[in-house]
Amino acid sequence: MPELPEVETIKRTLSKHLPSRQIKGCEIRLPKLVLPAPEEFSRTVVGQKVLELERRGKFLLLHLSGNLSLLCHFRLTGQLIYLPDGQEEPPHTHLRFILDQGNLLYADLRQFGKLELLKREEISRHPSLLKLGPEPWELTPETFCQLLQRSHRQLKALLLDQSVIAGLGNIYVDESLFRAGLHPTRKASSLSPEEAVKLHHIICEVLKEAIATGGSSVRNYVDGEGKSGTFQERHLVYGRRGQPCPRCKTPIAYTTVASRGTHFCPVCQK
DNA sequence: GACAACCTGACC
DNA sequence: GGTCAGGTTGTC
Repeated sequence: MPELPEVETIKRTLSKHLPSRQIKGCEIRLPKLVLPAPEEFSRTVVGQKVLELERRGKFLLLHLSGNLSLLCHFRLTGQLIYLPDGQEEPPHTHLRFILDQGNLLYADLRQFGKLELLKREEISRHPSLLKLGPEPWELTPETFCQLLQRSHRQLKALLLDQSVIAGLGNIYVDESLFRAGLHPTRKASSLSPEEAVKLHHIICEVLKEAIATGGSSVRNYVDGEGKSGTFQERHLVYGRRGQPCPRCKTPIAYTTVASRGTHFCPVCQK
C-alpha cells in the first residue's frame, strides 16, 4: 500500500522514463478511475508531453505540457508502471497511456485509486491538496512538539491524519512508534518534549531508510518499473503479530487503534 | 470522533 | 463462505 516512501520510489523510477515522452493514445477501461469523464480526459491528454514528476504526501503529480497536471492517488493497491513496448501488461490494468516510446499503465486490484486531470493552476486550489499537512521533514522538531502538545488525540490517530503530517500510513506509523518506544494509544499531549523530538527524528529516519530501500512490498506494491522494494525485510513490528519482539522477545501484539490494525510490543512501547 | 463505503483476493 | 486488509471521503 503506497505511503510516502513508496510514492517517492514510484516518482523516482518513473522519472527515469517519462520526461519528454509524448502521449499518443489513452485507453480507459474503468471509467470511474478518471476525472473528468473518459472522453474529455482522453481528448485533453492525448498529444501532451510529460514534463516532470512531483510528490506531495501520498499524491503523485505528473506535470504535462498544455498547462496540465495529472494528480494520482494510489489508495491501497494502485500501481503506475512504465512498460516498454512488447511487454505483457500486469493484471487489473485499468488505463493505458500509449507513449511515443513504451506505455504508462495504471493497474489497481481494488479499484480505489483516482487519476485526476487538472489545469496546472487548479493544483493549488484542489481540496485534497489544500488539506494536506507538511512533509515530515518540513516540520521543525519544535513545531512537531507543539502539535502533539495541543492534541488530545491518540498518537496513532494523529500521525495518520494527513492534514497534520503528510505521507504516513499504517506501516510507517507502527514502525516509527515501535522504534520510538511509544504506545500507539498514548495521548499525544502526554509526550514529554524529549519524547516528541525523538519521535519526529525517528519518523524522518524510518521514511528515509524506506525510500533508500525502495519502499515496503507488502500486498502488491511495486515501483514505476514493476519492481518490489525491500523495506518489509526491515519491519520490526508491522506484519509480525505473535512473533517475538526484536528487543525483548515478548510476542508482538495486534489490536485495533484508530480503526486500523495495529502492531506493537506491549513491553517496549509505553 | 467513529465508522461505513468503495473493491478484490488471500486467508482462516 | 466469511472475514480481513487499509487510504480517503462522506455521513452520522
